[in-house]
Amino acid sequence: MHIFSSSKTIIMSTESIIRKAVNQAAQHLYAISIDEDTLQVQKTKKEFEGDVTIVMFPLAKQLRQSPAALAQAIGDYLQQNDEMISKFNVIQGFLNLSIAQDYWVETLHAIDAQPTFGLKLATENSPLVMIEYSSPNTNKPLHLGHIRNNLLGYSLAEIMKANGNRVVKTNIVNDRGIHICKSMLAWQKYGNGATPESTGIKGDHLVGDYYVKFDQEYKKQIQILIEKGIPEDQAKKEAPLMLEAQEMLRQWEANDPAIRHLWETMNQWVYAGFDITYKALGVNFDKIYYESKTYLTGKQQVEEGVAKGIFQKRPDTSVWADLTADGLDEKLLLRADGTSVYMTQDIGTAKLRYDDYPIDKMIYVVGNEQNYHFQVLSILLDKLGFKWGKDLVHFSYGMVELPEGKMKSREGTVVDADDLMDEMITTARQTSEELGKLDQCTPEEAASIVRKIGLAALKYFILKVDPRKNMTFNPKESVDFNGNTGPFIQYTYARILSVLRKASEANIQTAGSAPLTQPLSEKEISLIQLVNEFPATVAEAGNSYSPAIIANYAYELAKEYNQFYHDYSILKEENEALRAFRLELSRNSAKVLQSAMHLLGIEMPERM
RNA sequence: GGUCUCGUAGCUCAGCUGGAUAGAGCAACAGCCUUCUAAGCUGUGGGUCUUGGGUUCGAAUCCCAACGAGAUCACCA
Repeated sequence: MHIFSSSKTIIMSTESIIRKAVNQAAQHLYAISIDEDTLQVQKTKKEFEGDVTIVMFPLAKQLRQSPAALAQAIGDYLQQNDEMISKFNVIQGFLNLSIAQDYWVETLHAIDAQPTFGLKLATENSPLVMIEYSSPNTNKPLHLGHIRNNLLGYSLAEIMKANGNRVVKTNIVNDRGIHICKSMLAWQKYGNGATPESTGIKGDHLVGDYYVKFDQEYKKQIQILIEKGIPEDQAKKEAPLMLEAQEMLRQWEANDPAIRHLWETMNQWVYAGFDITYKALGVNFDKIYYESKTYLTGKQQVEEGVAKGIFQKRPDTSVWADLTADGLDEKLLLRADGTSVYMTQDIGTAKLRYDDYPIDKMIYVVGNEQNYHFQVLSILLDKLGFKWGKDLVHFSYGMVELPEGKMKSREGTVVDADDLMDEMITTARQTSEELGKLDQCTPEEAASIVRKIGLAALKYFILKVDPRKNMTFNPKESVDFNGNTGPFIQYTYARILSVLRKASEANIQTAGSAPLTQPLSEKEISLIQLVNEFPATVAEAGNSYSPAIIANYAYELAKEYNQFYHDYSILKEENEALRAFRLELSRNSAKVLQSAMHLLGIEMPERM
């Protein structure tokens, strides 16, 4: 139909087209124009006939007419004057409009013509968004909490890209401090020269083992001191291991060659381990910063702040920021001995990043236990003159809890990232074998499929919940491949590809076929509608920083497709035009499913 | 105690810029494979949306209060 065939109209969302039409009707009938807020356009609920619903109550108020009468009048007008509206019905104050089938078919053609449908590509002039995520400590391996962080950060980066931003993914590695010295000291004392090579243990796990060892031995020493009658607080400070660790930190700061060498060696082990974990998870970074290289810059920034009168130096030479005017407390920035704190380092990192990139927006993916920290950081960066400081985004996500409660590394209730991924993949393999899905595959194909499925189950499980909320992860029950899960969506995709493969093998044409002569089913129309909602969904996910919106959309789409697939045959349809239409619909459903899952960092297998 | 989150089915979660009879999945039960992949589809049961007020034509959604859960208020990172 010509009225929607111009590319401009097609790109316009259905909602805005309807808005325009209703506004025109109102102008014609009542000589008024309706503002955005008054005109409520929404998807018609499943149990009513129609595609789009206009809520008449607000309008009725403004025009002092009954909602039903208004709806009837506007409905009549649209049906007569707008080719797009084929039917309407009025129920109470709701005007339900049915949109002509041709509009949906044209919409599908337009979608089909866009390989990157729903994704806004960035240009050289697009805003530059930097996303910091992961941010590990180099004294222990990554765990379930890090997995949520990494998945959210990576997905968020993809979503920002899809909304037309240039994105730099960055990682700030916390590679210095007393906690690192603890691992180093324990390794020195109890390690007997063990290396990842000599033990066959992954580097980050090896170092983590010595961090645990430190804690065990330290506790023993405290116990001994307490038995000697020393109060617990004092015992914690005076235990020989703690004193040695502190001495080691001093030597590190004084650039002691032997300590520095040990530090570098052990950090390299950890990085090699992290690399494996990151690769397995499918996340990566464009630029990595190390706190050992940023904290000195932070000190400089703070000193400059003192010189400018932004910060205050106290008689004991410690430096403070007075935030009482902002409704917060005073915040320490440098200790009296001149050493830096967490905040100092973040300021230094910010400075280095600003030097490296012309950042327009900075997003920190960090857990919600640090809300206060980022509130303060935002104010401090603003005071120091960083233009994005005031508007920095703290993407604050909730904790991952186990059914027994919080994870505690000291109590051994931490779910290790590597172990968890392995388990998911193993389970995926078992399930696939039980279902006989791998019978036709080479071992390499099987390994690839099983890896994609296992990771999808994990990633989707974590990403489908609202990032802000705390979530519960049950290691046993969360490994599910049915229902609202990643593998369900993958399966739908693999199914579609299978149909498309068969179509192509049979040389079935999907292009240039005759126009449809019969009415489409509700299922087919609603599937087009859902596919058509993808761009709006991507935009919404970008605005609200929420991968969960994408995940839930993908699930809805997969479910809708499966219903269609179940009710209608595609390849066996004898009407050529209808068959071509269904293939086109299938192809675009697959395309959008793939794009959506890509935004979540989930790979799709071509068969499973 | 101050500040900030959160409270929806037995469990895990959607819905929240106010709209029609509050939705999924899991678990339970009952159906559907000689037909394009049954990791699928269909159906049944399951709810005082924590409680009490307020705003309104209309509240799970907005406001206030109470109760409950969590986070934070470090010269730890």
